[in-house]
Amino acid sequence: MFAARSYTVARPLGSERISEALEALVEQATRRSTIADVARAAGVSKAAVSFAFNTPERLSTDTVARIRDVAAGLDYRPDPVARMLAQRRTWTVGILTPQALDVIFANPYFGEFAAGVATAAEAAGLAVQFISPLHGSLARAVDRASVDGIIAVGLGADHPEIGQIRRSGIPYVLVDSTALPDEPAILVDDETGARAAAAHLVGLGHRSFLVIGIEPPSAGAAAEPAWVTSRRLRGYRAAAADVGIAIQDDAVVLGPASMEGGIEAFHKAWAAGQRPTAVLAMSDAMAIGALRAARELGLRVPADLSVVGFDDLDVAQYTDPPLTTVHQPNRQKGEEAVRLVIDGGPRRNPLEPAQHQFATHLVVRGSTAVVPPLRQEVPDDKA
Amino acid sequence: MFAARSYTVARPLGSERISEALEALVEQATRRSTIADVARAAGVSKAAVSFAFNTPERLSTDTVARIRDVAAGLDYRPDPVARMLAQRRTWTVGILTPQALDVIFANPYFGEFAAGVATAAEAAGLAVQFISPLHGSLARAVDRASVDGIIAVGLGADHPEIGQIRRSGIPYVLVDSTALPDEPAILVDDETGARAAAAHLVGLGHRSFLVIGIEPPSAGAAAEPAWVTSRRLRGYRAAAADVGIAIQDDAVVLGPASMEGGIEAFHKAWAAGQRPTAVLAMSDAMAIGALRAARELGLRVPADLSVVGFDDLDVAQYTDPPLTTVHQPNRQKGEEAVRLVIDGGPRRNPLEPAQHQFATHLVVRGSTAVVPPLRQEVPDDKA
DNA sequence: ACGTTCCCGTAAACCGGTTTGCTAAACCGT
DNA sequence: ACGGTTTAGCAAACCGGTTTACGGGAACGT
Repeated sequence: MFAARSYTVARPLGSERISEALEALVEQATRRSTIADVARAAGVSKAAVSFAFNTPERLSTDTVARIRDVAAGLDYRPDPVARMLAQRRTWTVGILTPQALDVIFANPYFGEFAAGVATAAEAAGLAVQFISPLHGSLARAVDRASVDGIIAVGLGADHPEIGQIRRSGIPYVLVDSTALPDEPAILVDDETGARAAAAHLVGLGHRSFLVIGIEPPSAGAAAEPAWVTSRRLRGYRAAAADVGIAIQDDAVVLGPASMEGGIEAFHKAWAAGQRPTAVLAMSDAMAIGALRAARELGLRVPADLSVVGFDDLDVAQYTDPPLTTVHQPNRQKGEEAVRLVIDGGPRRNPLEPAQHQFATHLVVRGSTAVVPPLRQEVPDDKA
Repeated sequence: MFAARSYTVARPLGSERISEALEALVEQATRRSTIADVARAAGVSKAAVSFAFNTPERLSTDTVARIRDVAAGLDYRPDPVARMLAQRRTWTVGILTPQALDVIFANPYFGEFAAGVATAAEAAGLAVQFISPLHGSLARAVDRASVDGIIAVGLGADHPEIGQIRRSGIPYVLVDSTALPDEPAILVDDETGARAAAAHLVGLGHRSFLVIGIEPPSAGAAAEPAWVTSRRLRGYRAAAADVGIAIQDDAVVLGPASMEGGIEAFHKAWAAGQRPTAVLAMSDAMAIGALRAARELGLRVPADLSVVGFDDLDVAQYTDPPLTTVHQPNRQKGEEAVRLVIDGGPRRNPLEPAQHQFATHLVVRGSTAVVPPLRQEVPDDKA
């Protein structure tokens, strides 16, 4: 697959014997210099070279200077892999996701989260690596990954990989998914945020809702009460129940958390006869999709239809109309995850809870308004 | 910083001497098993264990089975770092960017590109690692990175790190930035795309343009003819020149390639007295920002103002109005970059060009229309 | 002059795998 | 029964660093 790291630039012609010799020469000329080369050239031991870079105070200042000079001359650069092996530390934190990387990168929510991780990681001098299913197997990917800590996002408690990670002894933190109650985790108060969103709509007179939820990565988890869709749905239903409304199961439609997912979900619900006055979307991406689908059906937002999202992505300010949504601190979650995983080794202070829950709050923008007068009671077909 | 990978779960109380002994025990119980452990337990050599996993045909089938059983029982998992060192291969490809990771992840263009990289990398069994300035130094980050290949995106030819990468002997490919003409690179035909965009507007009767360009990472590179902004600007100007129009320098405003950048750029230009009938934005993100800024100023798009973007991001379909933009194959660029870097070692076929240029084309959507009648000649102030 | 301490630097073990000879036994044909 | 070829597995070198234990000499105190 990959060619060897050091190689000859030009293929010498001539007899094999000669060419071998030439290659050896070129090889030597082009080979990355090692610590042994530097030691030899500087007339010191390998240890001294190592000290010169890592613990200069253990050596006399002029020896350090000499070694560094020689090293610079040889363009020496310690092999990061060898260093990792020797110190048993990779200086890398991994972001683990059950979805493939291409769907991950297409998701702005994830981008903002990763931005938070990157900020904190950079501050701590850590590199960031993504761990996602390799040839369909997340377990294999975890085995391959050389990281000091794992940030697992959206990994349902049903995933067996959680056990694998636990056993591996690598510090980890779960994001957006509870598992054991004392397990390190980053959460947000989904239920309260969802409730606020629905209560806002109820206050505007809405009584007929469509919920657009996030489908779980593994088919089985949809019914799981800890799954994010279940948590948010509970919040929506609680607010609706306050005015004696029940959100029926056929008013809940699931799809992938993307704009396309939102479009399809809304069209599907519409085709099934749903005529809501308000949409409760569990992600901003899906809400944007719903906005688009509604427009395609000739509905004006917010005059004919109100839409509330979830996440408060950067783009939520730039949609037309600007999106009313539930704010959650996407970047902060990423930063805090790094912090949690960094001292996730021998738990510094066992009294301090390893879980961190962030608050959510509603941000009212332009995509919600009072229920259209004609639609106050009877649903009618207007497109 | 990071705690050692294997650690005792509970801190034993009592005298230090006793606690030490206990820790040693727990340590041993919890330590990840190594190839030596497996070899001992199975009564074979380390080599045999290695063969059992990597070259099973070198061993008898029942020995392989026995070793694998023992390994499974011990929950053995070869240390990826040790394996990397021994094979001198990391099975990782790095995406290098001169900007910090947090700005990178916030940029949807980059997300789509990374998605392409991820797709091809996953197919090849490669992990993806991001390389971005560490404590302000890109050179340091490159040194730290353990990758088999580097995909450098948006790295201007002026960056000294290119030289560093070249010297390191690691295969690499440059994206969106030419350097030496025979150097592996992924490019798009910026000039033709930009020209098509401007020609489209010219055809609609527009004569008064505002160009919103991408500011370079390092201040000095703005004037560089190879910088993406320069390339696209040439295209714009060529189309304008066809009808005898010159785009003056004060009609070109630069900013970061983000929505905020687009908003600021448009407002700045407006405040400076620019009253264009059409905006040529060099990125969709900036175009979306311009859309927003225009709306804030009371301009209707496309009735009062036409806007053309560049990139054809997924979101371009979902803006209001849907964005007319220059399409470039963002994901494909990522996939091709991986392919180029994978056989970037001893160049397989020196005749085959290492550079790959993709075509671009205009996608007309809803954000462009014929020039408003009142504005055909004289610019007037309408907000 | 004689320990004692401190300062520099070295040798060697180690991290956990892979890979290269090499050997001993099994197999083979005659 | 015997040389020649496979086959199965081992020992040891190696990848390129870090880290520990130790030794020699200079400085120091008395």
